[in-house]
Amino acid sequence: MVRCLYGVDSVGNEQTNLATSSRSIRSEIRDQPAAAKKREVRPRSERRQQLIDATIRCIAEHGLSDTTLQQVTREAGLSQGIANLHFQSKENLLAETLRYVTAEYNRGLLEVLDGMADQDLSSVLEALLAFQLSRGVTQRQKMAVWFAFYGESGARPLYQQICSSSDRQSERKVEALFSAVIAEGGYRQLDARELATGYLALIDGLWLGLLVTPRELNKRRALGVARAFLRQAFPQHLT
Amino acid sequence: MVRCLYGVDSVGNEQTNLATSSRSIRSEIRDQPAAAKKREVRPRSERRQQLIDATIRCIAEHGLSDTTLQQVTREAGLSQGIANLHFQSKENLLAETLRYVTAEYNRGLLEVLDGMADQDLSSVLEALLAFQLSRGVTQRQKMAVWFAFYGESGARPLYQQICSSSDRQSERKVEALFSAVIAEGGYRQLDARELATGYLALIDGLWLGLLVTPRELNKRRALGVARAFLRQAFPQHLT
DNA sequence: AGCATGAATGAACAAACATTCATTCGTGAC
DNA sequence: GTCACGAATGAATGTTTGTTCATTCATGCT
Repeated sequence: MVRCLYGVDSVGNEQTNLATSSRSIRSEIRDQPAAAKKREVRPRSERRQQLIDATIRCIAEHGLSDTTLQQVTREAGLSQGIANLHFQSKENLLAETLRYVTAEYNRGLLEVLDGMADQDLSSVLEALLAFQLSRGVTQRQKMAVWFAFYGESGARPLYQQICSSSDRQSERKVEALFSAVIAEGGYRQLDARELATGYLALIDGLWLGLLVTPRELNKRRALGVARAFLRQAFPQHLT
Repeated sequence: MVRCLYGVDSVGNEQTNLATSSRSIRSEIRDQPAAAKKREVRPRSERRQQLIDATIRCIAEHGLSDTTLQQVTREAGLSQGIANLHFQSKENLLAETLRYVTAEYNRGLLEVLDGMADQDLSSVLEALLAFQLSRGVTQRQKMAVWFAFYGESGARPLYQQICSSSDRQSERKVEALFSAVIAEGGYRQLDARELATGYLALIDGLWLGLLVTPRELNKRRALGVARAFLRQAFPQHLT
């Protein structure tokens, strides 16, 4: 999958404008005529995004512990030193990648929850389910990155901090939604906070299952499980 | 638990029988007199376990990607080359560590579910909850290792395979239990398989929460959330 | 057109790494 | 007590890694 999104540089899998001596040999091997890579100047933000995207693909393919700057820069079709130029250190590039992935997710969640403030609550609940198990969120690439960092967060305070604040944010949003649903449905003996914690933990667990045991759990079944959870809690709001 | 059990070697945190020159300096720094390390011959299985335990501690402390053989062997109080002697490669040591952790968990789960075959189902459900959120299972060290490997499993077929078979095993056990509970309670419209998937995903998610956001989620609350899930499903069996 | 700026490059470097293996020495058999 | 076996050691090795920086050159301004 990694390669679906490749830009034009897909040919330039390896650096081509190097090693005066090997240049000729390499161009002979390739069927396409060498395609000497042009040096392009692009704005800082674009380069940073390009590197973050490459980092995501590398982590998904090789795992976090086997991701090297050489792989990342090659994947981005750029030169060795550029990661340090734009991110100072590998450590920082990884942290920014994690920040990007969590921010992207939270932005999506926010759009669903805030963008539907005027709709009826049943629809919002359905939209929440649909989003959290949507193609965009559950694609292997994203989940692999997500859990790679989660796994390391036990030892890295910075990762833990980034993940924590992301989690807190989404938990508050979902809790607010559940509170509204409880009020509307008159559900007794239901604690919005506890329910939100449980629901989000369930979603996390389902994502993990999709990543680790894709044979056992597919998206359709995961959606069924998550919906069953909400139906048990809010029977009037889900059919 | 692993390191509640620290052996005598806790003092020998660093190699002491090395570097002829630094020996004297080091013994001056230490309050205890150098404690020159004796070469000990121990059975293969014991050494392997010793190294696996050290690996667990290293992963928990430094993360999977920053765990080196030097750290592991030092933590074990042994010499450089011994990890390769007993495990051939680092890769293999890590895989065996993952195997050990999953096997230990599954053994515990089995003890709870099979060992209480004669008890009433309510007690078994309570025991299941108690086990999965027990001190032994939810200690940071274990969870850190668990999720470190989970995170990498997207890129490493071997890890994925080990985790998968562990998951499948526990899921079958829990599903069988839930089937019995459904039959006994006459709960209609409840699918044991779907419920088991949901319950185990919830537990996974709660573990992740305990690891990543310990400030937000503690064991007591996690237990409350998990019990609420089961109570919703099996109201007659949990009070 | 010519120039100044700084983004981009990639060869070079030192540190860190897993792995090897000649050597040491504890242990059980006789 | 002697010997032979092999577990344990740790210095050495070759590779891989992140990082640096002198150099190149695309770009916008005058």
